[in-house]
Amino acid sequence: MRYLILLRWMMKIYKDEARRRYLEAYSIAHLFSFPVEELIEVHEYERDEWIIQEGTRPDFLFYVLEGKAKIYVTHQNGKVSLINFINENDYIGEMELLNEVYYTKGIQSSTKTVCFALPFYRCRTQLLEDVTFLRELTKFLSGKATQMAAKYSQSLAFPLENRLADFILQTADQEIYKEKHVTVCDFLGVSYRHLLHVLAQFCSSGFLKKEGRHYRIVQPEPLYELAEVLKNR
Amino acid sequence: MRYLILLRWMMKIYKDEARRRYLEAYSIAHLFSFPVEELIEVHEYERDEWIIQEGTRPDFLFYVLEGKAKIYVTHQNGKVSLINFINENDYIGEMELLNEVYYTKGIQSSTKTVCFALPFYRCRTQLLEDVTFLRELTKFLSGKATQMAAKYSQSLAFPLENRLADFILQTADQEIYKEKHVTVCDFLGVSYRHLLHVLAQFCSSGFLKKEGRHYRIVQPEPLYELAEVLKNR
DNA sequence: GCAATAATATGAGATATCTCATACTTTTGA
DNA sequence: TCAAAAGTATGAGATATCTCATATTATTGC
Repeated sequence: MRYLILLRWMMKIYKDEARRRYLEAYSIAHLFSFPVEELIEVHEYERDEWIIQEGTRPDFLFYVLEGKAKIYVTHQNGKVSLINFINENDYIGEMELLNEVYYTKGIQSSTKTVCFALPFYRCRTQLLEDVTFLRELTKFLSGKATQMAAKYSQSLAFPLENRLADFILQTADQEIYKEKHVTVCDFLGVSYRHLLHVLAQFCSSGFLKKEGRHYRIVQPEPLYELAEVLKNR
Repeated sequence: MRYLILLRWMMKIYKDEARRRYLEAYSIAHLFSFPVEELIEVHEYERDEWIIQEGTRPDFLFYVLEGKAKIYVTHQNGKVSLINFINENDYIGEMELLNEVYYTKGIQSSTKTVCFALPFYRCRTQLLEDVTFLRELTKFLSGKATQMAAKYSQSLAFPLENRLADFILQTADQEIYKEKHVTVCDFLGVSYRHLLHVLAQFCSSGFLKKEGRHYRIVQPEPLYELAEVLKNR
């Protein structure tokens, strides 16, 4: 069981040239049919900083330019679930834009993260009337809903062995798998103990080889087979 | 493990007066900013009929007027997951409208079901440019994504005991719980054997009383407590 | 109305996963 | 630089859940 610790406020807002540089480098004009540039703030969050605190409504719609983040929810029994990862070109805060009543999940950056931030109070109405924006957001949300439905049904239908094989193949850098165990536990929803147990199994089956704190993928084929059964068709 | 059986084609399309009657009774003009009435077909599906067959792209966007349905997906290991229930005022086929590539889930009516059906080939482009429609759909999808995320994280964080208590309270008719066990297994993602085991526990704890094929809720309070821990804050 | 099918029911043994205790190592903050 | 915190590691026992076998009862199609 893990507890989420709140860090102090370190977010930076880029001004002037720094801001201008980002607006030029990442034009998102094509995502809107009205001029948003003047409303945009550019925010930078450090690694492990909370972009949104769980249970606290954000004041901005974010669009991630650089970096990665994680969506967390804390359950009443103290268990923490890592619901999903957020990557470049993802939205943050869209749920709160759309829904008056919504339990806000915590969002924590896992690398330095730079986002465009659109203040709700200045453009909520306009956003909700903007075809281009809504069409983009609709696609984004349909992807999320599909992804969550897949994760849900897979988590119930398959043991960790299969889901972990898939996760290893998806996150490995070349032949090296080196995700933090504690993060993976929260994401796959299993105990630390059990995760290590299945990793040890993979090693003794010769699929992986432990090298210090990393794992080398020695035999990808059996891992692919284990992961393959998750896919539909 | 259950297998989905395909039934023969029994769908009815309402014409003339029958059609007109539905168009009048259920105006959905407010969901679109262009005139859709002339494009609308009114479809009726019998109980247990497949509205969409798994793996087969539909030709319509549906909007459910009367009835209920279930979304199923079949995994490679033969397990079947009941991903969600569909109710009145829900959309069907919106994933296929938005995404060129998408694995279509099976949708089966669980009661007689009447829907409006908008043929993709006649209005896809218009729909994707319609603010009113997109805003509605965005809210619908954000709700779905949130709901699936909640189900996912709950399924990993809590044993059946808690999730079943919640399900019983949500589906009970007055004090009587009478869902089909086989459906509930698919929905909560547990084996038939285990479901009966936990139900028997509830009975021996005096929360439920078995009456023939139904269960009477004798003590709602402890069930509420079990269900309560699923909720955030 | 009957045969086939689906749903309910229960036992027994297997296994996937969790909890707790404890120890060691690495990273981090002041 | 050093103490605290976070991450890694492993054992042992508990429990949540699954599989399989088998029997009974209800529903359905023809």
